[in-house]
Amino acid sequence: MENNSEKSVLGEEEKTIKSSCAGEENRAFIVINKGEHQRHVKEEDDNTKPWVNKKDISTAIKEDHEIESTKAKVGEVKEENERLKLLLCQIVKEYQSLQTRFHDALQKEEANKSPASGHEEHNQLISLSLGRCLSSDPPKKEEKKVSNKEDDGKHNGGLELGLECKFELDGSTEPEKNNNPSSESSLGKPEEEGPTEAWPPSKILKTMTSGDEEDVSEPMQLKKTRVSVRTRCDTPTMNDGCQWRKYGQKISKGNPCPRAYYRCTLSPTCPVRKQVQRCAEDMSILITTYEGSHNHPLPLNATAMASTTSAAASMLQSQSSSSQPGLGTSVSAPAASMSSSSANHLHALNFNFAQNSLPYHQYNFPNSSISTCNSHPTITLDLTTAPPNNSSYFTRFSNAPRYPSASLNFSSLPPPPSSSLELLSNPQASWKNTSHLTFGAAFPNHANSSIGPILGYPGRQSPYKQMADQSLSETITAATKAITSNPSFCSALAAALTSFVGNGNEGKWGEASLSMKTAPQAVENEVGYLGRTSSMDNPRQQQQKQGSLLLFPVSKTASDPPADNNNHIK
DNA sequence: CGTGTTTGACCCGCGC
DNA sequence: GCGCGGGTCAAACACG
Repeated sequence: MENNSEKSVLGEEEKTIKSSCAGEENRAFIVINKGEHQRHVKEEDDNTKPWVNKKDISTAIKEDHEIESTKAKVGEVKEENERLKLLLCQIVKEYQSLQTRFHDALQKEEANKSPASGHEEHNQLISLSLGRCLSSDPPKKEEKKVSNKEDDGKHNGGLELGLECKFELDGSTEPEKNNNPSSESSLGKPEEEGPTEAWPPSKILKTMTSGDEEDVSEPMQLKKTRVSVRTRCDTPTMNDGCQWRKYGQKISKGNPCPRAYYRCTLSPTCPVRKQVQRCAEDMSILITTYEGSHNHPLPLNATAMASTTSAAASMLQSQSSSSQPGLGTSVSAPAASMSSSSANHLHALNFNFAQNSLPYHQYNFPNSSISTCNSHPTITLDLTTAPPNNSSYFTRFSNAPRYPSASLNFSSLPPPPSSSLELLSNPQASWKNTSHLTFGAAFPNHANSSIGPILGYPGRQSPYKQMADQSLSETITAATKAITSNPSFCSALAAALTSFVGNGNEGKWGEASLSMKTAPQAVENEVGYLGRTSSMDNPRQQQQKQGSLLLFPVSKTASDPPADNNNHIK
């Protein structure tokens, strides 16, 4: 009987373990105890009467021996249970380890394929930033591509998925661009990395005159990425250099402050929108959400924000493409705080993509975040608080084990004579010649500069300058190691590039000089944006170290260009 | 009069 | 199918 009972107990234990995952080992243990308890009860029932009636001591002793032996067996069963638990844990660990290795192998495979494709890969990245669709694949196809990116390999690289746009990085005279102003590279807006834009309302799209406008055949595609910027600003809107026309206002749920809807009026067909809303918790915080990509040249003072949002969005896009949405992908962007008066001055924005050697990267994003939970993947750049530690500008991503980690550093840097928008990427051993990659937005932001009034605030030294300077040295140091093959960076770079280069053929932005060594072969592309404004008075800025990427787009005038008379899309 | 803003109505997607 | 909420339209209005 005992043997049978034990067998049944063990069988039950085995069954339980088999049917359960880690964490349920205790269940088997409980079953064993239960079985033992029942067995003892049965034994008592069988032996109690004779033991009480005859009062046979020897029998009692015998029972004691049996109890002892039973206890010993119980102990053995317990030990066996423990062994099985350990075995189960080991199996689970091995499984997880194998799973991790599998994912790493896939990632490495992709990484190896990327450089192999060379320039082709570059084009893909660039095309991502464009967000234009020359070949209209059905939306479902695209989604499928994305989901199967790892399996499909480079040919259907995920980078190509959302973009559908062909853009030659070195093709400054690209026919499409020449023929189609609207095909100009998207400027700094989030959607570039996304699939064809679903942003323009169908009505607007229908009214678009040029046939080569954005492909409207894919309205069901993934919704555009949004870039939300939180700044402390006393004015109704944050002056980002663009010309906006308010077209609506709504009271949104959960926030007593109305949300204002603006449309870019620099171009009649510009699909860019922005939403402005005060933070419910802190009325001094202005939340500006950008959506869409500019299809026209941007004024100088608008490029910073545009490029920032573009890079951030590209980052987000690459993030989302490399990790499953909804996993809580987060990106942090420690930002230097901005006073209410300086909040409107985007002196400089740093994107620091720091490669992390750790297999798993955890990013601390106290100030910014990426949200993919809703239909609109949104990256939030918080420019309202100072970074907790200047030395920790390179933070880590969480849930981003596959790609080199990156951190977005959006800080207010007021380096005179011109601020710069820097895109700094990770150290990569093969990128030997590039010491510094800088996107100079050429902000003439000295006090009383001509840009100041445009921005709505007199330019003045940021109270965080010292802090920014300190971080700047670190940033530059990191930038020295900076260039990387990180797809995230490439996307961000592409986005920023297109924001500067895309409209160069218009001849409105003056000359430009882009010296770029983006590959181990030190490929150099020359595109020029050399300004005529005071911000470019310092020629030394154009003579940065070799390997620097300098883009100094300069508007004809230091002021915001007047809005086009045909602003109204109507 | 031209331009930009306001605001109610409308459309559309989404969740139940 | 219905209600809700976000987003947009467009007529009316304000302003220089």
